[in-house]
Amino acid sequence: MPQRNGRTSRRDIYLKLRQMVLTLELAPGAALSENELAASLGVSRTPVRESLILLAQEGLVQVFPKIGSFVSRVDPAQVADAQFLREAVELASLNDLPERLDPAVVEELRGNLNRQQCADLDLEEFFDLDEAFHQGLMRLSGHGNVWTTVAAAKGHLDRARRLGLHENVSPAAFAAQHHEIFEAIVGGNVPLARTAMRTHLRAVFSDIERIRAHSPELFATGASTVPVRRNVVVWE
Amino acid sequence: MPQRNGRTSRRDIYLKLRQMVLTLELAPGAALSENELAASLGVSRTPVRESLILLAQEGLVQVFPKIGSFVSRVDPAQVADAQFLREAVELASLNDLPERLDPAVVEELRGNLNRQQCADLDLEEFFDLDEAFHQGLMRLSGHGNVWTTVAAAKGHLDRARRLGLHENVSPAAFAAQHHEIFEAIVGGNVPLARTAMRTHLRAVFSDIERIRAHSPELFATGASTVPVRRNVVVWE
DNA sequence: CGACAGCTGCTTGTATACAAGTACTTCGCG
DNA sequence: CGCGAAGTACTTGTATACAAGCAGCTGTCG
Repeated sequence: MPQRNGRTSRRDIYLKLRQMVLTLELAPGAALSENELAASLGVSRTPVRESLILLAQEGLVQVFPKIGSFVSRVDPAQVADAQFLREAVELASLNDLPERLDPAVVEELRGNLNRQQCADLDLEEFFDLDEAFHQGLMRLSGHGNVWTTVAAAKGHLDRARRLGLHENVSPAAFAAQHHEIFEAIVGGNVPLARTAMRTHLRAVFSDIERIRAHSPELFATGASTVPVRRNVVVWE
Repeated sequence: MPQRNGRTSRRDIYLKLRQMVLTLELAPGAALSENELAASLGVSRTPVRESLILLAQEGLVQVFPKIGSFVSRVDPAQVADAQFLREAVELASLNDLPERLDPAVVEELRGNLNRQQCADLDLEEFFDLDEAFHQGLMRLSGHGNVWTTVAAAKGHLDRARRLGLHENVSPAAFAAQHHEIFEAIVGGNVPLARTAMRTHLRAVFSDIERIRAHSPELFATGASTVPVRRNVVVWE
């Protein structure tokens, strides 16, 4: 429900920064600076600062007063929380599927699945399709708006997934699982859809420990991670 | 995970305003003004404004640029969304109960239930106990932090519940249901716990339509609710 | 050489000034 | 009297100035 927004630069900046964090373009642990961002974006500190506050509430950014702002390291605990949340919600939504599915959404999902099978698929495109697919499933059961909450809470999970897929895995396997879930749903076989969904979501989740072993610096440690201010490099 | 905050006035104001909205001390539809709030709180617009932005992201406040800020009317759709979310999460957490429950949490919950049975119980106290009880159940299954996400998303549901209990219902019935759920869990009877939990959550949810018929002005209508700027009363 | 004080340059938090837009009021005109 | 347009008083969005604090460097002194 976009509150009749004339575009404000805050919203633009918030979305841009959020995208950059989720796509790892801004690496976990990277130092942010309200002044730097403001200068590079050509605006004042105010909208940048307000965007960072929003990202901090989502857990994607950590702000330490008088010290600095940093992209959150991927927190395995938060990844597990998001995994639990999305599994609970997506499985429960399968129980609320109506007798007759909305044909428009079904058609949209079919088109989505077709595009997923394209061979030459950018990784970002695949993530967008994946996101749209799962949200579409929620809409089938009338809970499309709940996906917003889930999406907001799964930032750490998404970043972990990207770390995983950046390694070597092909999206093809996931696309096949999507297809299996979809066919079970349109076939009215809810129990099969449930098991397929659970398998799919847990497959996504299973790689994280391997990734963590490979790139530990991107993950939060148990100790209170005290950030280090980067050395200043003066260039002139 | 409080990021080692020296108390900032923003956090204080955010928590205060949030509490006032959730307890209906600030009624749904009420007009807020950054300037008024700043003056009455003895600070500048900045921390007030940043608090309102956070509340707007939670859906508790709506900000219309160049027009005004308003406490969100209770949106039945968002109430239903929150109901679905919490039911999915709380039922799923019952499946993850460990063999041996954490004795400390069990003891805490027992004390909580005892206090719920006190006859002279302020309504706000009951809500606090209710909140702590449900969060405690989530902690039993190791998903205590997920409750944070659920709590953030159920602002509209909470306000609807308060509207309901402000009418005439006694908390005693809910306390009894809490007890039933708890006993089923410590008894290891997960299926019974599930049905008790489901019954409980839906009982909470069932009164909303009655309340809406009684106080429609507190609820959002389907149409895009265009807020009306209140008349200015100058007094001097 | 080592340690400590102060300086420097950055950080975020808060206050304030200005810009742009809306809606109501009111005044002037037909 | 009816009605429109300028005026006014408020709103939020953005830019800027100042306050307070942390970290590291550096110079000085023991």
